[in-house]
Amino acid sequence: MDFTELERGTDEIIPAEEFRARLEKARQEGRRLRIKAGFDPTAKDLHLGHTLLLNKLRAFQEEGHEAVFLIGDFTGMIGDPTGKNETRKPLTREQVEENAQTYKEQVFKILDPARTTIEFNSRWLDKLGAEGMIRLAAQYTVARMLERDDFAKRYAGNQPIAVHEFLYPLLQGYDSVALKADVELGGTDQKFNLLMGRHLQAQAGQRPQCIMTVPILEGLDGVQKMSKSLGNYIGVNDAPGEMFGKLMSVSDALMWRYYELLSFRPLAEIQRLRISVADGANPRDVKMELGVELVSRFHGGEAGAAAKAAFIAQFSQGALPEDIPQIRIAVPVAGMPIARVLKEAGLVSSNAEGNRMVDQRAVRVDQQRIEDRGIMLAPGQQYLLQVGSRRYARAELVAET
RNA sequence: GGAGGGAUACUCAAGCGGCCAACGAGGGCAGACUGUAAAUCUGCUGGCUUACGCCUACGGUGGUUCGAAUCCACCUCCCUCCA
Repeated sequence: MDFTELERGTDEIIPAEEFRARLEKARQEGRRLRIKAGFDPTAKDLHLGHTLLLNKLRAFQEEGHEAVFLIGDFTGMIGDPTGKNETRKPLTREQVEENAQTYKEQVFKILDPARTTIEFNSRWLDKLGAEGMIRLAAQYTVARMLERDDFAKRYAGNQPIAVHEFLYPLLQGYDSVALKADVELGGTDQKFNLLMGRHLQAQAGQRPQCIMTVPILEGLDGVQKMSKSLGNYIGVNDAPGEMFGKLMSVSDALMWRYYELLSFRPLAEIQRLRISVADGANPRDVKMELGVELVSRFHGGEAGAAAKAAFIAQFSQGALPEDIPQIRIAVPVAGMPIARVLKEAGLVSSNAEGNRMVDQRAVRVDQQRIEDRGIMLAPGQQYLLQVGSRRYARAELVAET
């Protein structure tokens, strides 16, 4: 049996031999394995970082297995404070439902609905109760809990660790027991929790799941993990032009990382691209290829090529973008200062910022650079507004009544 | 429960009675150069005002003072040591 597709791009498989043996056996017996992956119901919009895991789940589905898409609604409603400094707001039942709905819409861009089971961990955790919780907590020690990397760091660095944070790994592990999972997928940062599942399953007399970790995808900055809150993400719902543009803005080094982890191209082909760049090909063109592939994946066949054409037209040839937002602004008959117009148009967040942009020679009206913040725009006309090279709007100024 | 230390803008971090909308670094934004790359250089980085100026901001609430991020009291939260 060939494992290359299933194992491609993974960080670790524990234990590797057992993983293979288990898959082999399932195939011989014609049995589906349950492949579990958990998701936090707080994040509404999926980004490319999430797709690493989803692609992997999809690969298991292709092999005939069952993907269990687990939504951690119970933990979400309590509010997991893990993640250093910010305490998350607890979610209501309604919000969780709503987020789950959004998840479904996006997730099936990748997963096969026919082989996906959606679960909520409140189904069993609600019933656990205080007694069950205590019994669960008895199955692990504080010392071992402190082995977890982020706990260890925070403990050593005098950062607070709330007691309930110790419960999260236990609850996640218990999910595996409740689901009788055969394999659990997660990011490398989840390793501790995934191993907890093995431990608790063994305690419960189950065969421990195999675990597979995928790398954490770096965001656009190339340093921190991709996340919506850091603003360094590419969302699966990003518009084609936006998605393409974001990909073009990543550094050359990061481009190769994205090729490795996000592209479906054979590794040999990626290697050939590397060689061509080393031989003098412009990395920009290679980056465009990646943009075409990913935009097409999420927006359909022609979208990638179209995004590329639009990008070249706008940024290489200086054409105006096609989808400039059109707005109407009511202004006094005497006119409105430029900064205020930019603010009303949503191109800057305050008048002060608008003035700063003018001072920095970043503002253009009808393609003419504005140098003077005292400029007034009169009503009765349409203006093409531009801030920097990316923010555009067409504003129709109408006289206030 | 006791003793001590701490909370400053997106982050880290100075300031320790007026010169503080608050040094510096990182990040971010913009300009030059480019390939919306990297590196580099420059500027900006609370809001309202054409402007003079005004308002809000240094964990919270009160107070002292002509004047407080800076002093005092109480409160909240965090850390360390002891129990």
